[in-house]
Amino acid sequence: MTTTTSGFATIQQRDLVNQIADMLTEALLKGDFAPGVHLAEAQLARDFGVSRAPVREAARLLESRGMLVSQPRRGFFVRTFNAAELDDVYDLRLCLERHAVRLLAGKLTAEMEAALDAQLETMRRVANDGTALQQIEEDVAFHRMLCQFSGNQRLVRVFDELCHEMRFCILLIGQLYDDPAQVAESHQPVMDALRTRDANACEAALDYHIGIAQQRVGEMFREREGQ
Amino acid sequence: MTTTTSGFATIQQRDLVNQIADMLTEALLKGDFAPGVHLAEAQLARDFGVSRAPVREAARLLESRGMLVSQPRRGFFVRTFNAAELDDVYDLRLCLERHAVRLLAGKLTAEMEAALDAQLETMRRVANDGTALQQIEEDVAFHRMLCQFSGNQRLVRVFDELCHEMRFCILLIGQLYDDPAQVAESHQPVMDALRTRDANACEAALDYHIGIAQQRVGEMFREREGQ
DNA sequence: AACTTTCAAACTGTCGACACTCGACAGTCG
DNA sequence: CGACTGTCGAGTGTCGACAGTTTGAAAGTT
Repeated sequence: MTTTTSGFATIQQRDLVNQIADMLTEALLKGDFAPGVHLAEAQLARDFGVSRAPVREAARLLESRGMLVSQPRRGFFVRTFNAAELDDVYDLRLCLERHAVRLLAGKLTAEMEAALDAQLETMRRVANDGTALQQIEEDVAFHRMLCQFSGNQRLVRVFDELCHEMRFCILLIGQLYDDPAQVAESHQPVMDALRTRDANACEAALDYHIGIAQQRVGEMFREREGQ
Repeated sequence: MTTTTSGFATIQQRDLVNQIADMLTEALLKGDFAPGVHLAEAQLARDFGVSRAPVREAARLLESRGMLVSQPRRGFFVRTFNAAELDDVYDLRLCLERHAVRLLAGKLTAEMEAALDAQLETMRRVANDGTALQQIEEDVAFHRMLCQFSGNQRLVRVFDELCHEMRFCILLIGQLYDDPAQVAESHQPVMDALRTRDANACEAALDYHIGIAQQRVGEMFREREGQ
């Protein structure tokens, strides 16, 4: 790595791979690469000013996150989604979060409640003065908390993997939240259900909440696919 | 293995990475490496007679499967399990398979039924004249079919990831099936429930089946941990 | 004897190079 | 005119090497 004379950049002597992975992720989410397009290692290496080794590792990382796919001897390609795959992702997400809220309903503490309330507040705030990306991130953060508080760390890991795909897919579509405030508010019923500690009520509220989201994203995707 | 129109098996220039990954996996499952032990890239490369690059990639692959963990600048280590993590894995597995059988209950075809029955038969056969490893593989194959037939491909992928960990963990413990025939038979109630097409009955049968397995593996693990 | 310092071996992260493979394109033969 | 073959460029798979870091033990100090 060419050390820039401005002492700032040297902090990240740490890990080129993660930096590259982050940059690639950002580029993918920004839509710089069309779905299905081939990513040449040497070209990316030149662009980033590094050798192919770290680029290759970063690409494998994104592959494991489902944002790239690879073919032997042909290299990496930007992941393409079809409507069926998107449905699968949402279906699985529902499966996970249902399980999470059922577990959580039986063990919700005051601290967890406060943290979730605070997150809702944050969502309301960025609904007004945040970017679309921020809104999505805070939305995801709320759902991630549900998983986290369920106590099953393995479940959180799968949720994170799924989120990478959802984010990718959502931003691929373009605008999602035409009324961010309404989206933020739609989480309140889930929170209310949690407070009752009734697992069935929680699951029902979540079903409704995620069902709506899936329907909207699905519609937009199918529209886009039809073109 | 795929076949071409001419009937020949496609010679896939099996790249080194997969071969190494397979060998490493086998070694790990055989218990050649103690949990927590450090795997030096150069040493493995010498053992396999290759350079470090493919070893590194294979190790990253196993890391994504949860069999190794890596620390920056320190390399790869054999994954260690504790009882809590094992519980998480089984809990998540239950979550996935419940969802799968619920979906499957509504769409079970004659072909699927036949395939599942055949798999049960295979399990009974290897219960008599198979190795412990075969018994585990056929057991896993039955549960994998449930996921496959649910129609959610993404769910299958997560199930596969979990299986790598379960297999690893189970073989880490040592003997699991002291009565293989009984284990094979314990799948029958799930199959019977499926035939009724009643989602609740399916879920209940599965809960019972997996609950028993989790309890047994958990007990053995805790015993071993206590040492 | 316990504790710190020094130092060398081992190891990882990264690099540039080379061989082999794949796909495209043009040329050849029926 | 169409199908097959040979060639060429682009790109991946793999390798050996170097630099900086970590580790563990020897050496030195109180």
